[in-house]
Amino acid sequence: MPHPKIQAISRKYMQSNYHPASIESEAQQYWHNTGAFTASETSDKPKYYCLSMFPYPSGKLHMGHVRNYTIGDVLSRYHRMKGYNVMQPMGWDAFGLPAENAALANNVPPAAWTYENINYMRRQLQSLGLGIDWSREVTTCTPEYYRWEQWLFTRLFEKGIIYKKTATVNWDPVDHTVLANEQVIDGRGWRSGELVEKRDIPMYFFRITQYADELLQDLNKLDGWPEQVKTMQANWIGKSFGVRFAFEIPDEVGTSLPSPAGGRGIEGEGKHPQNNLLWVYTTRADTIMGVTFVAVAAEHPLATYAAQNNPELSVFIDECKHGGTAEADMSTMEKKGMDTGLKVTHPLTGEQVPVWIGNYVLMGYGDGAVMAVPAHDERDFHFAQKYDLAIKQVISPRPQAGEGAGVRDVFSTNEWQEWYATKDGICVNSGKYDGMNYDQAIDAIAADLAAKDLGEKKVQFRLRDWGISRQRYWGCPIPIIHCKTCGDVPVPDEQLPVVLPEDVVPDGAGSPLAKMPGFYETTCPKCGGAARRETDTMDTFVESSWYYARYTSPDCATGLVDERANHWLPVDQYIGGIEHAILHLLYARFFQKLMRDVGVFGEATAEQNLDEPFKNLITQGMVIAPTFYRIADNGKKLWINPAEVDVSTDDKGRPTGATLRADGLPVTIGGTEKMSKSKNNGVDPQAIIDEYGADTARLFMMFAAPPEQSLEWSDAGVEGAFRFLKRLWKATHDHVEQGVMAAYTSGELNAAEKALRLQLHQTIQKVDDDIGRRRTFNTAIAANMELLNALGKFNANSDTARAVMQEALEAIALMLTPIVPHICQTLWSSLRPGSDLLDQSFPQADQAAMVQDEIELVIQVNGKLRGSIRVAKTADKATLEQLALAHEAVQKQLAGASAKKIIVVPGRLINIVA
RNA sequence: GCCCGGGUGGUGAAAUUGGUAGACACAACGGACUUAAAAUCCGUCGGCUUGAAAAGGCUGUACCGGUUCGAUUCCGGUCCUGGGCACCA
Repeated sequence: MPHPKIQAISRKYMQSNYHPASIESEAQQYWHNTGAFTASETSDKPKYYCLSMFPYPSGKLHMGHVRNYTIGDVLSRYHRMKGYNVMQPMGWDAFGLPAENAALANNVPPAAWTYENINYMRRQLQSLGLGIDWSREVTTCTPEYYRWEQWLFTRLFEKGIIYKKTATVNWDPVDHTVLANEQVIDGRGWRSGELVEKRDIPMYFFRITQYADELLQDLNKLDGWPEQVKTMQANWIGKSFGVRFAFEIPDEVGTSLPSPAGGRGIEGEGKHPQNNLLWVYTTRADTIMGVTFVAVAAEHPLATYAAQNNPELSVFIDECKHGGTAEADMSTMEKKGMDTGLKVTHPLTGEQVPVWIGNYVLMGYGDGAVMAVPAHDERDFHFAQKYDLAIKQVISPRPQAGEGAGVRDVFSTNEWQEWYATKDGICVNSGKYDGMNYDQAIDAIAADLAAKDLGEKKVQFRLRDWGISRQRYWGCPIPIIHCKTCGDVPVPDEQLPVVLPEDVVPDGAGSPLAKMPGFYETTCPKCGGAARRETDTMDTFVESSWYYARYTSPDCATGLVDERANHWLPVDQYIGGIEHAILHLLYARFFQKLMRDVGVFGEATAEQNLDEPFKNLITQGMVIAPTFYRIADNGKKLWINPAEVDVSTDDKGRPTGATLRADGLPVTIGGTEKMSKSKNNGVDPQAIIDEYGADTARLFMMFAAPPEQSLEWSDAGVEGAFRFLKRLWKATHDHVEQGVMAAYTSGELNAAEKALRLQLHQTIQKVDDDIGRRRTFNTAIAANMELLNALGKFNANSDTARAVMQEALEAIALMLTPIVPHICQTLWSSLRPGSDLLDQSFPQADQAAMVQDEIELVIQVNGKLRGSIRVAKTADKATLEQLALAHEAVQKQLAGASAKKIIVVPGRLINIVA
């Protein structure tokens, strides 16, 4: 009796036509029944943890998901065939804003909406035929998951990694709610349409800046990450070397300030009362002698002080509070300012410098105040021009040859734009610093400031601490209890998890939890007195910062993870959209270090390297599609889905117009953009799977572009992918119908057979390299197409030829298994009855088949192609030069003259320089 | 505005370390098969140009310039376009 596994899928005869629906459900059923993709920790094979970014359960899969998970599945199945013990999990990033929006629109609890979406999308994922270990499924909105997030929170709170401070949020004055940046449109609330205000509220923060240096340094360990992502992260962290220094505030002002102006001052005992100092940070201390004013944020204590008796200033400060908090808005808005009338003392010159309020200065960054040097900073320059402030040149270009030293007056010409912001100049008009270059000036100035106890060199990061409090319902509750006597008390382990009630329908006005006494009324774990539970939830980025670790121990009830984490971590391959290059990936790297330092992984071995979570990273491009629209009566664009449109083309295939199928009337063709709800240009993957099958969807996605590029959707391209699978099916069917045989291993071959085996084994080598090293699945598929085209021209008219044919068809079935696993499962069991594809290795190229005696070399004259010659592979340089010179085309080009130089590139070309 | 990418035929793309530009597909066009259509198979396919044909020539990888025997690839600049910018995920 054959093995039951094999019996289930073996067919004596192949059907003559390709019917994806039946073979795909059969293959999926088989993988499910045999537990083919359940990962175990006891295998003696090397582990390969392949992770795709988990989806937000928005309702149904979109093409970006299909692309992401197909890439992951190709790599998983390929590594399985290469002898690895593969683990590929899947889960749900289930907390988030869209569930609350759906609740507002449909009056359904976010929990019910989310779980329904998960159930639907899980079935969709399964229909794609992904080799996922579903026993490890993780859903972040379940108490079993977020319990450990709360547990980690309390540990970090006790360590001081989490702390509380105020932060600025977008406040909708009509809906009385905090808005996400996404909900602020042109400075107004998306629902109320009212001007948004900045409001300061208390929030919990992760002290990620404490890890800034390690996060920066460890980028060097990430050899398997794209350079561009590492560069983006390094710039985001933004380590800078500068000088922090202070201007002196007049005593009568300083003593009336509510708090020290600009934060903590310099550590230790100083000569100056901190309230009398206005601190700023600069990377251009070499221009300090050119400071002509100081700009402070609207919320700065000096601004508040100055506004007390100045109504005009109060109005301006209020105005500064309008608008969103997004950095892009801040840096593109019109720079405005107003004089406070106050003056502070320059620490080196003793000059009185005016203090202005600038709407572009943010209280939350650095000290909430900046020095301004209009002569050497573009923003300051425009600001000074606008408000007629002094501009003082203190850097001059290096003297050119033949020019004397000294000030070159470039401000009377347009030349200043060329150089004024560079660091490559000489100090002028700077008293004792005249003649110094950038480094010398910084050293001297920092030393002088330090001597006066008014400044010092300081390393600063652009990276800011991560605020995680959200005034929302559908998120993980922050495990803190506020007690009037004990303060902020973390929820003790035995009271975890703090469960989020799931039957709530938010109404869009503030946090529902804050209106539920049953949730927030509690007692203090320390003193037992009445206390109030925190009603804010955590940023959903927190859940996605550690889920990769939970997959290793999804059912662990005694800790965040157990010893299985040490088996699987780090993730060998991570795959996800380029849009996550900074935030998500930085937070996950941060969490890996936090978990390590809290001791979550116990004793990890050194070679495991648990400092970084993701060894290799692929950032996939977006899926884009054409857009179509009509202008409605109110002037708004009405977007029409591509599926409802017919496009006409000219005789070259260029689109000439489009009509809506429903009414036959024209629609406007828009740009090709990322598939999105707002542009209504999404194509439903389900429709493609239903019509052509999962293999066609997978093949098209992998063929149309390499993973990192954006991918343009094309219905015709999908047809093409389907046609290829039909051709492959027919070729295999035609062969199998004549009877299967043992694949060729040895024996005499004729020229055609030799040529086919040469191409076959070159293809194997290329496909292996394309999938395994280059991750260019498109060229791997193209090579298989070429091979199949060659098989079509190959005459299998002898037993030897049929054995070579068998060898080639088997190899194609194996090479394409990672990409189109369902059809390959059937092809394989037809080619090798009784054998299971799941047990097969990736084919290996036969070096003997690739030996060539003769090769073709290109002949160039002055770098231009003029012909080619076939030569013995062993031909030496002198022979090659002679052959090339004798070539007819070369003789013609030289026209009797002799060659000046001959360049021979072995195995490639001969270039004759005339 | 700042940081990081991208730009190659009618279209998606390929060219892996500076060495034959356009592999493989899609579309289009021509042909075979068919009563016909679909499907399938075969052929042509960057632009300009010489030639009856066979076969050639020039030009061409967003734009301008540079390095090199040779540049889609390296360098400098410009334009256009995509991603991110800390509360979308």
